[in-house]
Amino acid sequence: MKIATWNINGVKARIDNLLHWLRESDPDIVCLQEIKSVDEAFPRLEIEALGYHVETHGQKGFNGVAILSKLRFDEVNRRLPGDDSDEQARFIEGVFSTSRGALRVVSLYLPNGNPVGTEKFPYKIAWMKRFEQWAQDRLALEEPLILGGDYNVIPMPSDVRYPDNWLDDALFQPESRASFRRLSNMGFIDAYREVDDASGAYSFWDYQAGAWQKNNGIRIDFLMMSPEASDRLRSADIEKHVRGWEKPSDHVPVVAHLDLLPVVF
DNA sequence: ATGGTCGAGAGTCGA
Repeated sequence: MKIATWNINGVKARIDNLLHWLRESDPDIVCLQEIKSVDEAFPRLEIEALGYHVETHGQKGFNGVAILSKLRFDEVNRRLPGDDSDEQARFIEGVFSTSRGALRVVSLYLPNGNPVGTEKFPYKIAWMKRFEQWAQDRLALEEPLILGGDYNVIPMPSDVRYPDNWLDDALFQPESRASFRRLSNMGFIDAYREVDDASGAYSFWDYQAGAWQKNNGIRIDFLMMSPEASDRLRSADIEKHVRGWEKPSDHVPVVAHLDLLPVVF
């Protein structure tokens, strides 16, 4: 089974790109972030025509997440628990049936948090704390669980080309990094780092100032796997070539192969 | 030093 996460930066602007990538890469399950669309406007018909089920959690203008899956959804949950006043669409969970039982997959879009010193940064840190609590609870189920998303965190200096440029950025603050580290320490494995030392591997290059051409990148998109999922991890890749396509997203897909077979009804 | 590029969607806001 192949699973992917990709911040597509606007599903309507990226639909041709997305369809081309789905045909080329042929993932079974895809976590999308920054769909920037309400659910009713999501271009589901074209995606369904390629054999995917589609579940979305969108909002007007920005944010928004989705899961595409060749497997039928047994269950879908929207919104990260822990704050009913949080209206931002950043979290969707799907449950699927596989040869090894249930597989849970989350598509998450963690708050950016910039600029530090505004209310945006404490919102990011509070969201991360909620996410840690939720992840800890889910871990107790001892099921294969994959948390795919744009974490908006640079975990280590080896995940950024020019660390000194990010010292004042929310993505590289000690508090952001510490929360990500706690997620790792509770048992979630970064699939890409598990199969590659990941040093100098990036998943995002800014549109501005020729960042792509200069390989001025950061690695902030992750497939984090519970022990029961990482036990089945066969390979992981960053599909970097997609950044060189016409009209690209500023992020590229991160993918992994698991020794799990879908149960098709 | 400043702004540099995008997407969404109708004026800026978010990244």
